This record gives sequence, structure tokens and C-alpha cells, in this order.
Amino acid sequence: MKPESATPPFAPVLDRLRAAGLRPTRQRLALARLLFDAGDRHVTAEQLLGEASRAGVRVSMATIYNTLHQFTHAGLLREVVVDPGRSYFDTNVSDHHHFFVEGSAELHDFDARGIEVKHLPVPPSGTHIARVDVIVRVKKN
Amino acid sequence: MKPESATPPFAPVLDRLRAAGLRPTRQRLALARLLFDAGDRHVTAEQLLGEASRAGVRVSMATIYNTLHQFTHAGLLREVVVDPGRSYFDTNVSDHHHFFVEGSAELHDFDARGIEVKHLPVPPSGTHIARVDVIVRVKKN
DNA sequence: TTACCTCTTTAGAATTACTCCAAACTATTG
DNA sequence: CAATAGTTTGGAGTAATTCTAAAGAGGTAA
Repeated sequence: MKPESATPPFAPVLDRLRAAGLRPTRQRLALARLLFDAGDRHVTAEQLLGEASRAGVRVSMATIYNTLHQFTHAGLLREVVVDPGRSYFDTNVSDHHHFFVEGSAELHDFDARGIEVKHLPVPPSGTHIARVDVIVRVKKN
Repeated sequence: MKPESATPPFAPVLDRLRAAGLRPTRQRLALARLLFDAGDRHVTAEQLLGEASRAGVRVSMATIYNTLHQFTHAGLLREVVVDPGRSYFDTNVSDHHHFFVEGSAELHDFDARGIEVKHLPVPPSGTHIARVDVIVRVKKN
């Protein structure tokens, strides 16, 4: 509808937010760019706050959490639970799984198409499968 | 203050603790019995504290956590990370995976022999696989 | 038994990660 | 530009877990 080219880096992110039904506010735009303009990554709330403040973006912790959860709901992010007491948010929302390096808080993706998970048992009655997560826990040699 | 028939149920648990190199203290024995004398189960620290106090065992929260972690190190328990901000400890340490019912804090085991996880990619260099966790997240219908 | 040393336990303070809240703010619509 | 509904914010609040330092309890040797 509008082929304007005022702010090249903003446009794509703006459309993603609009498509998700999220009002494109200053903070959401800035966080979206930090998250999505750097390829696949795994971020904690704490880290994102740090990056934002380093980038000169003023955001509160509450907004970081709100935004992370809203993006997750919208399918723009995926929450990864591997470490007790700390949530990671993954900008890669394609079908994949994770390597988790114990101790070092490092996460690495691997494509789900490479592996096969076969013969999954039937889920408990009254439930249906929402997602299958494979976490390969590795240790440093 | 001590019930008489204390020998039979204590013996096996006592040996497990000794074998793990853990001094069999009053609290460790009591917690071990609560944990292992009731088949496979998934317990949070909070829950275990509740059970202990209901059973008339006086233990502090610090000891609950210490014990849970020591048992885990000793291979008597397995920590399951599925829920952000809450750790479960599984008394089933055989090769198996989990169904996690979203929202309801319910965990169910399923045997790993029933499924196949094939063609796992090579782990990041400098690391080796310690464990593979498969978490099947299910939702209530 | 007793002494003794080390390992354990404990209450409570501290920390961490996150959520909640009411007030100030801002994008959008008319 | 004003109305209003969605957003952001600092700070208080909460839940889970860890820390601390002092008291307590197993194991062992004599």
C-alpha cells in the first residue's frame, strides 16, 4: 500500500509488528531491530536490556518482558527452557532443536529436518501434542 | 519419640545413601524414604517440604535443596527443566523422556526405548553429549 | 564412653528472575 | 487537535533458590 522508503531498516520490522497486531511503538521497533537484524540468536531479558541501553534505547525491564512475551505469542520468538531459573528467547522460529552447553549458558540450534523422532507414545488422555523439544545437553571436554 | 518398626523400611535406603557416599543423617533418610518409597514421581522442593512436614519430619528449606542436589549428583534423582522458574526432580533415573502438560504443572514419563532419535548432528566442537532430553509439550483439549 | 573433627543442618538474610501496579505517555482515529 | 485505548515506566512485590555463619550430629579412635 505504501511504497515509501523513508527509513530502510525500519520498514520490514514495522510490517512484522503490524502483521502481528502490535502497535509499532518506539520501544517495540527498537527491540525488534536488536532482535531480528542480527540473524538467529538466543537472548535473555537481562541481555536484551543491556543491548538496548548500549544502543542508546531507553526501555524499562517491564517493557523488555512484556515485549518478549508479546513477540513470543505472536510467533516472532520462541521461548527456550533449558536452564533452571532463566529463560532464553530464540529468534529462530523454524523447526529446530538445541544444543545446550552445560555451565556456559550457550545455546546452539540444529535443524529438526536432520533428525528423526519416531514412535512417540500417545499423549495422556485429554491432551494433544503442542510441540516437541529436543535438548541435547553437552559438556565441555 | 520414635516408632518401633523402623528397621525394615530404612535398610535399603540406608544402603543407597552409603553407596552414594552420603552420610545417612536423620533428614536424608527421611527425605529418601519420602522420595523413593512411592514409585516414580516428580517433585518440587516446595512439595517435598510439604510432605516432610506432613509426615512429621522437621527439615529446613535449605536442607531440602541441599539434599535434592546431592541426590541428583549421586544419580539417585534427575532434574527436569520444563517450566521456567521451577525445577522438578524425578525419582525415575532410567532412560526416559517427558510429557509436560502446559499450564497444569503435570509431568508424565515415557520410556525412551519406545522412540528413536536418529541422526543427531555432531555437537559443537570441544564438547560431547551428556544427555538428550525430549520434552513433549501437550495441551489440554 | 568421651573427645574430636568433619560433615550437616538451620534460620534467616540475600539474591535472582520475573510480575504487578497505578500513573504518565503516545499512537491512532475521528 | 482531542479523545481514547493501548503502552511504558519506576518501583514495589513475589516466588524460587542460594548463601551464611553458627549450632548440631555422625564417625572414629582411644
